[in-house]
Amino acid sequence: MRYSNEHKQQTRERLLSSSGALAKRGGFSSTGVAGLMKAIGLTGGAFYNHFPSKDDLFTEVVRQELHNSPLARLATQGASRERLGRCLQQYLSLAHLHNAESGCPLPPLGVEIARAAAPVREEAEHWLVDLHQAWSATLEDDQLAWVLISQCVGALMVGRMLATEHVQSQVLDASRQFVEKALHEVG
Amino acid sequence: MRYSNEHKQQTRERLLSSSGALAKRGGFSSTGVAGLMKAIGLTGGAFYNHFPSKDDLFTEVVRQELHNSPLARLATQGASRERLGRCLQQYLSLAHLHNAESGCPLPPLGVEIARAAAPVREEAEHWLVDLHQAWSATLEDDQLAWVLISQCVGALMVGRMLATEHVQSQVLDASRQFVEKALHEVG
DNA sequence: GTCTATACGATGATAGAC
DNA sequence: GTCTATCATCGTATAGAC
Repeated sequence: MRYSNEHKQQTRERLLSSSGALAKRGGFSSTGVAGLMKAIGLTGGAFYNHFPSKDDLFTEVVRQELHNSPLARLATQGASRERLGRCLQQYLSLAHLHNAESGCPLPPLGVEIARAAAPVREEAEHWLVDLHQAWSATLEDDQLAWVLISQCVGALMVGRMLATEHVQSQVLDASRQFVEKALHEVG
Repeated sequence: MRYSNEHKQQTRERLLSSSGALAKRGGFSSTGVAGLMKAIGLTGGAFYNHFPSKDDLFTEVVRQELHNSPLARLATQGASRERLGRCLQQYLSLAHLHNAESGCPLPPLGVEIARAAAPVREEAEHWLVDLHQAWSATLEDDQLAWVLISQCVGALMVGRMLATEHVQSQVLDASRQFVEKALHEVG
């Protein structure tokens, strides 16, 4: 074979990573297969050597984005309350708001996940339940864990809909202070 | 003229309302002009008698959806804390989660608003700032108002990404109880 | 494995008949 | 104002050369 299996695997990984970033920035359905391939220096025709369809790519993109999410890393390690707090302060930052392509997949891909077929939503649910379980253990509060997850996703969504950085900062500041207060109150 | 100006205005309003629902259900960019027109019993060619482009329709859809939002009605009338509470309990219901086409435009259209041109985001910002101001007045707490807005949008987004109603209920219940508690604590 | 070429449908938008 | 017909472009996906 002119190309090693290792090369194919690397191409697949580059495609997944690049497509995740492009999807988070401009939307998955809005980005054509040709554009996704061009972003890693290939042409559209080569795509189908790696995925049977664009929908399959979306499934894998969601899987990989969730797996690589900074929030998920908090879940696997039993994180301390302080570690969780530092992570959420970063999450609720202007830097994160302005860089969707390298940030959490939930706000930019959430709607497309919501409208996707059952397997994608099952993947998302499993990941969210794991995350919730980990945060619940840290916070010793089942409900607060869901509230914080919703708060983070919502604040980023609302912030990104706004036109001026001034108001974006208001939203993020309010969320950040609320999260910090909530983390110190319980337990 | 074979058609009255009143008829044209009615057609425009039907198109706006119908397109809003379709966009909230399946996404605006995913729904073609032909589909939007067919939903009100017309063909695609007639669209451009009402809007110069599909992008212009999106701008007007966002405007109308925000204007007609139940949340907005709370803003205009200086609402009591009890009224705000009842509204948010409805907002955070399974009925709302399962009926995006008749619900709040922020969760289903938020990402497309975030990626839209400045005029659309300015419209959204203006509306959100008004909403925030009204809730701040009711709650006597600027930051809590942003926290509650983010909480509602985030909980619905997260809930809609989930696969099973069981977990969806968990998320909504947690948010609902948090909101109720927050409304009674302050002031 | 990647390329070019291509099939085929859907898209946003326009032109002209009614 | 709405229709049908049409254009140009883009979408996903496939076929065959290299």
